[in-house]
Amino acid sequence: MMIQIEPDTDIPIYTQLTNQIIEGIARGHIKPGDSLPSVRSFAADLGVNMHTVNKSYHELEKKGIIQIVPKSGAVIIKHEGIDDVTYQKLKEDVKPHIAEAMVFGMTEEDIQQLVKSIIVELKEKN
Amino acid sequence: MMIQIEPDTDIPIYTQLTNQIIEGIARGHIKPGDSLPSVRSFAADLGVNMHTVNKSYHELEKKGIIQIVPKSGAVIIKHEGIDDVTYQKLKEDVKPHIAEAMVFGMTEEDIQQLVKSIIVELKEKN
DNA sequence: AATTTTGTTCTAGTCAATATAGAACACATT
DNA sequence: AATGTGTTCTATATTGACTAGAACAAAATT
Repeated sequence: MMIQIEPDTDIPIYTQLTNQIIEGIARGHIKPGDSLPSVRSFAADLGVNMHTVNKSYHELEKKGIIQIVPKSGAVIIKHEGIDDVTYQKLKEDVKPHIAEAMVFGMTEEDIQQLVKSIIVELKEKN
Repeated sequence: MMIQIEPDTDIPIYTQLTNQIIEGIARGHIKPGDSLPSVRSFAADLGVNMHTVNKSYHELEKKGIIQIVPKSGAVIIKHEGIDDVTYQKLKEDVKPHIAEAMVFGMTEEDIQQLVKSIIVELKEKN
């Protein structure tokens, strides 16, 4: 797990961590069934507070991406398909960015290619 | 301009306002050259503070979407194409959501169609 | 069996962000 | 002249973010 935390961003540390763990799963670096490091060891590695990592784990659990087993660890959940609630939330999150792209004159094809480039980037093996 | 502010969300009011103005432009309800209401009158309409609207306007100006002319008003800028900096920032903003979609088992086609449905929704005339 | 590690929970503190409020200013518009 | 405009300033209350230390019970390890 190569995690890069940038302390001087307006993005909270726990959000950065959450996003990079999600990316790690999407990239295939972490697979369903795998366990995340303990909050203490991970916090020590990253040079952040234990509670910050804990908050990230609970955010991932709330999203339904990991399952926290008390006194044991955080395990990546395997997903067959996306449920409707998650889908709608995802849609609401993406919508503002699509709208902004359209304001800047991007066409449907432009936006679709932007999305494709992101997917390709995430599918790359590194 | 039909603006719906939800005070009991974790999304800041000024962000809600910013996003809905952007959506309004994407939908064609507001066009380049049009002026936004004054911060005072808009604040009164929405039932929020003047400074909150002011913050939203400055966020839109920072994004390069409007131009604030002191003592005059806020005018929607016309965009021919998107510049590289904005494009990259947009890409970084969208990436986490795409990654999350992939974690939930959505395929490239699934994601492409999600994007298409958002675009269609924004292009609808209402 | 004893020790270590685990996630959890609690209090505590600092700093920044959010939102509201009121006032005053200089400049345009009416 | 009066009004409306964006700007700027101080002020306050609330919440979020982050760090810190301590303690607990249960699991894993030795």
